[in-house]
Amino acid sequence: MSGGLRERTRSAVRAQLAELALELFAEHGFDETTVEQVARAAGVSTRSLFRYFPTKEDMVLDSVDAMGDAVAEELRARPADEDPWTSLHAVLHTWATRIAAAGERLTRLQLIERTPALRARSAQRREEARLRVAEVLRERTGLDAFTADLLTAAAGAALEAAEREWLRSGGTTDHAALVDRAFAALRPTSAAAG
Amino acid sequence: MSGGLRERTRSAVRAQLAELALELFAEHGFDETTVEQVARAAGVSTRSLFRYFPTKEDMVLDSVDAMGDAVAEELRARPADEDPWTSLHAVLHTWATRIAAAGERLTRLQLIERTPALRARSAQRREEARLRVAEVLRERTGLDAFTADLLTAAAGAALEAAEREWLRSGGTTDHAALVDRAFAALRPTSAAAG
DNA sequence: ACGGTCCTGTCAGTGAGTGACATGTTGGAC
DNA sequence: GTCCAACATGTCACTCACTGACAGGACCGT
Repeated sequence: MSGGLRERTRSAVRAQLAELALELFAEHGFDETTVEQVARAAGVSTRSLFRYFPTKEDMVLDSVDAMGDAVAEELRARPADEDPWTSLHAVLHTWATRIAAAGERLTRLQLIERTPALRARSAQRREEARLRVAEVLRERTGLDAFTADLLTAAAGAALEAAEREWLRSGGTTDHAALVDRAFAALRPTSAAAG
Repeated sequence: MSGGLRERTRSAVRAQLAELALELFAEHGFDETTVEQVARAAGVSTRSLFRYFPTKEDMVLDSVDAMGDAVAEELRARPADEDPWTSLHAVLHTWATRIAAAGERLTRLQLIERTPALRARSAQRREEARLRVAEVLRERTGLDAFTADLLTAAAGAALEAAEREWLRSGGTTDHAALVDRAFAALRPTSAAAG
């Protein structure tokens, strides 16, 4: 898939480091675990750890912003004449379905939820992702900046509300169904086209 | 209004420190200005500065989360039979009107916008405020947790989209009118009551 | 005038993150 | 298989945000 061997090794190592870090953080708490402890446990220097992750938070949040690009790509592939809200709903619905399958996600989301620093960084990443999505939406539909911004922000709110409800249930409810409910409730009126 | 002399002095000093910090940050950039530089400029030790503000970011964001409690209070005062979206709209509309008057707000918002660390912290504060508002909404209307959460998140998205558009215009447009447009576009359908 | 409280500065320390340099390791062209 | 340039890693020294402990001084209320 992606080019050289070195690059593949690198991302494999990165994934292992992230997994180890997540375990330690989940067990002892994010703030209570120092980067040095993670480094020792992984058998590398802290300096090396910081060559894989720009910040301590990113050891947990790597996967979160992969979403951004994926969503933007899939949005680009939606039929050109579909209304924006339906497009956003469709893309986030399939995304919710897909990630509900990944088991470790619950641990990660719970850790993020109870750690202010992680919540802050996570929100920041999502905001950046949202801007990229808004840009795609604008290209695809010719909406003005305000409306594209508003719709993506509302879609983000719907997704996050669904996610929080899912967390409240301990991961037992149907994530995608919650996304559907949220999107149905917020569907913009025709005023949005103005 | 608030009790002792000491307390009043303290908050006056705090306000002055915040103002000075904002000036320095606006001129030289947030990340490029060290806490020690702010302290020197103010003629205090860094230790004292940190006794007034828990973090460097809070020197800028103090005012932001005063909003949370204000909004919660005003929401509590809305007529009991009003529909939730209208209540949220009304409260945030008046709030937008009020703050548009405060001049320094533009500088502050621009600084926040171009500084990732401030955006992150700001989002975190708003999220905490939103949770308090959602709780009030739930008490007042008997909505389930999911719906209250969704509505406040959507209201937050509307407010923020309006704010960003206002910033894009350099503060020249009517902030409250933008809030109106955003709230009108997102007004939930009756499905939200389910 | 005075006693206790509050404010402040100083000092020492932790922990995240960065730049520079030197030493290995190795993928891949030949 | 050889060899080199690119890459990964470790070490060292540093900056900066932030914190706890302690001590001296200012000042409100009596």
